[in-house]
Amino acid sequence: MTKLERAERPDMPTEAAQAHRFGKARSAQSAALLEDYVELISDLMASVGEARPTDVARRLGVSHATAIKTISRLKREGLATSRPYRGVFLTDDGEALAERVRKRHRLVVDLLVAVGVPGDCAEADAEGIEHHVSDVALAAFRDFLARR
Amino acid sequence: MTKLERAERPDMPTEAAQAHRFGKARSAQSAALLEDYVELISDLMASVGEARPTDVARRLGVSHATAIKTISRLKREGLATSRPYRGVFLTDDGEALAERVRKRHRLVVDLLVAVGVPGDCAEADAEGIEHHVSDVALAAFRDFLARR
DNA sequence: CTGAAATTGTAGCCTCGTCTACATTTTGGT
DNA sequence: ACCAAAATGTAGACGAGGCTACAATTTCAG
Repeated sequence: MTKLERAERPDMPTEAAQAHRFGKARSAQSAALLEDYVELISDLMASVGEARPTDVARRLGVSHATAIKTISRLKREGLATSRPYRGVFLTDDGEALAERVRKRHRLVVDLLVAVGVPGDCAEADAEGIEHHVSDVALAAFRDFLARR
Repeated sequence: MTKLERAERPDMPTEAAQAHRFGKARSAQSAALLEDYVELISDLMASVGEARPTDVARRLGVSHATAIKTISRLKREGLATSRPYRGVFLTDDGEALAERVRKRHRLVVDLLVAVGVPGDCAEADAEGIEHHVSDVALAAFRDFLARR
């Protein structure tokens, strides 16, 4: 059973293809956290004029220590800046990412609603789904929504 | 700015609601890995008659050491069994989970295709998306597909 | 039946994301 | 102006998930 496996079930993807997919899903996941932070910070800036670590933490449902640590990572990756005891600010890169993420989120929610998912459920599911929707799929979503 | 924040932007969810959503997305993520393993093991059993750690590792694109460690977790959680140098087997619980996951995967792919996402892209994106689709959304997908 | 190759298992290390506990700084009410 | 409360920051722990390197077992070709 060394080389003939696939013959028995041609509907199973090749090893390489499957490994690649799982790999992509894994890296999407690692980007997901940063995307969530950036989007939230951007929203807070727009709605209350500032983004404080404590607010971010509360919104995300984590301890403030966790939020501060992740914000450090944001800074390390050039998405945000902050000085001790002052709020957090997004860099241009961070703001651009936030905008992309926000648009994608909207689109995902709209699509879910369009296929019949109740609004609040769509909103909740989108939170997890959005990080795994490729640009190609997003374009398809856009077309689909336009066609209705 | 202690209590009036929401007044300025009523379209932002409440702190509690948002925290809850993020929390759900986080736990979905922690379940995702086990789901992937269980589904893959089940597929391998069906297609080649056995699931060996090395095959699992190659399919997932991780080292065999990583696969073995995660398989231990599967055992710890009552989803699989294995004895040294023998393959991995799913418990009834594991098999049931695999079945649910497989069905959900199909449904997600079908829906993506139905809204116009190209087949291979749908397959790839589904790998990440499926873990975040709630039962309510799944039911909506089913209805939507039936209505065509 | 025997030894090399493949598979399986173990050990140790790293990073990330989370927490609690404690220290420091700012803010605000009196 | 001061002190308590709130916010912020730091330290240390833990589990998950990943890796490489090495050890042990099984398989198989000759």
